Amino acid sequence: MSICACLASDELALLDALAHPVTFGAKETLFVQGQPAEAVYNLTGGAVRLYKLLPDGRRQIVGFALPGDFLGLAMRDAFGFSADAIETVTACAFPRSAYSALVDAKPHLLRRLHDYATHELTLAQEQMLLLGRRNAEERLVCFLLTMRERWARLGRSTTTIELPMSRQDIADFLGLTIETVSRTFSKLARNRKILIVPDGVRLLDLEGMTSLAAA
Amino acid sequence: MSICACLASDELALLDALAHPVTFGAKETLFVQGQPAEAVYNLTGGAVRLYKLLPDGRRQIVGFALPGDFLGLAMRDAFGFSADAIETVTACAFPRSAYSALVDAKPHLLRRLHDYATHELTLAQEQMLLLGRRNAEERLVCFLLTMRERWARLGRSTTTIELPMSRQDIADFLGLTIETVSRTFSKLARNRKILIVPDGVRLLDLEGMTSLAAA
DNA sequence: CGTCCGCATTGATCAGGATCAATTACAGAC
DNA sequence: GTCTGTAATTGATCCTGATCAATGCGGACG
Repeated sequence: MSICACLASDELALLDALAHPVTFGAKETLFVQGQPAEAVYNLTGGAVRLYKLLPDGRRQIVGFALPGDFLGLAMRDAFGFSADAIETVTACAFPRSAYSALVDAKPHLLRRLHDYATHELTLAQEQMLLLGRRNAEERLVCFLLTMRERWARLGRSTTTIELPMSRQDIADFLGLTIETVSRTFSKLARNRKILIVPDGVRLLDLEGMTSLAAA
Repeated sequence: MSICACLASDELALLDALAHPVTFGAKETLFVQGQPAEAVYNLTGGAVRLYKLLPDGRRQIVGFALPGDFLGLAMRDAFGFSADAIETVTACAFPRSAYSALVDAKPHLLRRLHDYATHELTLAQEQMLLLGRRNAEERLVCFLLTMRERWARLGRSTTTIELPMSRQDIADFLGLTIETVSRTFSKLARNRKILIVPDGVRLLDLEGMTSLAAA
């Protein structure tokens, strides 16, 4: 789903001219909800959490961005959510105005972007199903299988799943508490579905996990 | 946010040539999840529920479509969710192929569509926050205020909110059970926040509702 | 090497919403 | 008018996941 994959080389050069590489350290903020969006980003390395906050501090993570992901769709003038780096992050930043002009000038880039947006929308609807109707175990299993899928696309291992985010992040993504997430991890490990390893899990029973997720 | 509002009259004529009006009776199916999408729809009358099902029958409604809404974004080849008419529905149907060709030919229509898609994505993320982190009362109040907003855009009353969908539909949208929805309605009515009327509610304390939703 | 600190795990108890069950309201059929 | 079926409300009880609390673990640093 990389945005740039559809461009001819001359257009890529154009894009290159607009882009400037940026780096963020762990826990650094890329942007905050409501802030006018001066730039959009294409992530090249590291992981980012995207989240919304309630006034009383409750947090819902609406997604994790991995290398290749595009940040800045869901905003017209201001960002609809906050984003910060989970680990050291590298990205290409595009000034909003130049980006906007380029999109207007290159319909097939826009088409690509639109396909990306509808893909994101489909994921969001899948997440609504998860948050509204699945129990804790199903949520965690779905999450692990989704991460597996995403890492696989990036050419990473399909058996050992990297989890750069904290338990709290996972909880805030799945609409649970950190304790429930931890207990559910332990339960999956006890049932020989997964093996918990530093910064990730190893999937021991993909079969069983898949049927848990489907149910 | 109507898709067609950006078109010049000659383009509208083109669109008209593609469109054919369709009607669905209450509970009739517009399309089902996974079915290849032969047509996209622009709703002109009535309300539609959009939902995903789990194999065991659990249902999550991912949105309600009202007049002016566009159906068929979140699919490349197949629909990502099912849709059926809540009440008698009228719509313009566009064959998928013709629609696709027109979009390719008219970049500013595509631009419009993309803006619509990002708007939908923003709503979906707001709904994730609701499903993941809000309690039953907050969910219902948010829902009522959102419906108020949407009806207002369509020029309807801002004090008496029409609710064409059933309690079960509301429950499946808010990730609750019908009993909890019913109890929460009763509680809001008891506290003089709303008055329950046939096919809707009257908002008695917009102030109070707004602060409940913000919390 | 020990202390500290943030994160994760585990246990005990609680509560919000689910589930089970009964009743009510109401629209349509006749 | 009564009958019937569906949707909604209300009550009683249960259970999943939240909350409160304690402990464990590992890396950074003096």
